[in-house]
Amino acid sequence: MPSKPSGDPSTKNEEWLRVGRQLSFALYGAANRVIRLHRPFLEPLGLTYPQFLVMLALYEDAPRSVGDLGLVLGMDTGTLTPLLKRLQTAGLVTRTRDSADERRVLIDLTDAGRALREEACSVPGKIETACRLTHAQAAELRDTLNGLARPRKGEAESSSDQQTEGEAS
Amino acid sequence: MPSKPSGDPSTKNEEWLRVGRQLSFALYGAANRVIRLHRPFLEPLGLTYPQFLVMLALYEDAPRSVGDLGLVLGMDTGTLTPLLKRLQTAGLVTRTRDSADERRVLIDLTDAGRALREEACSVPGKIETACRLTHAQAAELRDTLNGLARPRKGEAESSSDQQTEGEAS
DNA sequence: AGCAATTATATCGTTCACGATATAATAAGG
DNA sequence: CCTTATTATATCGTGAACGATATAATTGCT
Repeated sequence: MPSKPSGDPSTKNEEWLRVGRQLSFALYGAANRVIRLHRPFLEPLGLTYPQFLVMLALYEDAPRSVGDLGLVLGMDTGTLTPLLKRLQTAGLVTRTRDSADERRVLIDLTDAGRALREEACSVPGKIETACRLTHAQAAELRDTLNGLARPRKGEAESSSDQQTEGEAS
Repeated sequence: MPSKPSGDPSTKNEEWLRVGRQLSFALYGAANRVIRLHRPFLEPLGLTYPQFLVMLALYEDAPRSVGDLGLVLGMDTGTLTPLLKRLQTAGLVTRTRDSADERRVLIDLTDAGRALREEACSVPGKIETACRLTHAQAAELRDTLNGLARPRKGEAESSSDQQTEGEAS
């Protein structure tokens, strides 16, 4: 690995400091582009990308609590609560208090939400095609990304022990 | 590659439809986590991650136009103009019309902006450490991501021919 | 039983991603 | 020279990421 200057970009080997050479920036850009790829497919469904993720999570298992959705999708309640309210306003989900524990809000699908299932579930295939990676390449990249920037063991985990945010192979 | 159902998630092999199995979601999650990793380092500098990217781009080459920054960073003017105004308000950059072509706004660094250079440029090294990848792994992943979800040849390119948004090895 | 600690969600404020649209300046063509 | 086309940036509105903070409900301990 090229020698890395300690905070002095004017020395040799500062190439790695260029914006375009950074993994973080590559991630940032790729994420924006991939989300953008979804728009033409999601717009007819009246969904944004994060809303689409919520719907997919509910198609897997509904009802589920706000907290559970947060764990599965890696979103905090500041993001989720307004998002779920918009989905509720759109008539795609219901939000009700769990009678077993009234701190929890349960999110379930409506008939209109279920009606989107087939079309919503056809989107990932279209995106994979648009990404122009082989399935093996996509799977490998996905697994690398899912492991990236995770808290260390012993640090507070953001994922429960069920198959959650970013599944390994 | 496993057979892919055409829009029917209830068939076999729907595993790939789970949110956690999707490359898009892995990208989305990884990008958010990596940006979050930057915060402790950027907050003392009074910068957000997109602002940090702009500063890095200016350390490479300043002054540059809003459009040029947009190309280099993959941001559109709806994102850049308010961001640059905030950096100007913070006293880190100047925004002036190019006398050669008054449609263009030139962005340059102030003394205060230049004063952040060393500290700002030390951040990527810290992030790479926090990502716990070897340099080779990071470089390979970066190059894969930089190539992801790009327009095809012949489609409108979002990058100019200079080394721009997402550099290859 | 009562109180403190913990948990779950909600709200607030700020930043930004982006499509649509508007304005201003320059380039091109007749 | 004048008009049209193109380019560069700005504004607007909406959705969302997230840290800080608040409220309500449950759990645990004495």
